[in-house]
Amino acid sequence: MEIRPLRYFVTVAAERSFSRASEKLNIAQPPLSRQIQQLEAELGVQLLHRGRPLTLTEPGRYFFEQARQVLQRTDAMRAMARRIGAGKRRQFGIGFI
Amino acid sequence: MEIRPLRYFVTVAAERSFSRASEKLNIAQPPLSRQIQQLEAELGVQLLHRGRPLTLTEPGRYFFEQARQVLQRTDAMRAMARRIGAGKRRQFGIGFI
DNA sequence: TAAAAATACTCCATAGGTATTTTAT
DNA sequence: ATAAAATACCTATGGAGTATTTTTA
Repeated sequence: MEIRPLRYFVTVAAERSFSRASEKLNIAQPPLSRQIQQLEAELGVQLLHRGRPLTLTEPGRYFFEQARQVLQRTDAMRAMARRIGAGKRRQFGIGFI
Repeated sequence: MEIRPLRYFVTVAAERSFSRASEKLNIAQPPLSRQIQQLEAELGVQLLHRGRPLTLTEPGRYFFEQARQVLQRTDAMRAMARRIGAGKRRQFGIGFI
């Protein structure tokens, strides 16, 4: 399980649409569909009900929340590592947990 | 930034050796070295001092702790999603945060 | 029937392997 | 001098694109 598919899933879930999500993510719709399918296959769990409107399954709702938090955390840790690396480590904790 | 390079870095940091880490990760040493180099390049930060013994830089120490937590979280969310998907959602919270 | 998602391919980027060189103790 | 990491080069897996076909409301 990688971060890219998590970002893809979160975008699809938030947009409630593969095509709109693919535009936001700057990729085509078919590869996006496949990435979500692969994620579901890897988890052995269906994350989305493919009806209209597109809705989240129960594991999908859980996974959505968790994935969002993981994305926030990885963004924050990247920023923080850069900050420390740049020697600007005095403003420790400001804006972070 | 993907999860695989995080797992690689955490293993190198824990083993304090690229070669030992490569064995644990079941990949060859050169690709492992390159993945870490790429991660450092992406972050714009050096994570390891290449001397002997291999040690962590200051951003490396921070990144190590954060990466471990992200790996734990992603492992937990995968397991939990499967559990919910399998309908075993009654033991909610047991063994998790 | 008209949109949105899923297939069926093709292509390319990059993760990984092997052989070798460089570095650091 | 020697063990470990880095570099050079090659291969192959899988992520992404286009064209098209299925869905489903």
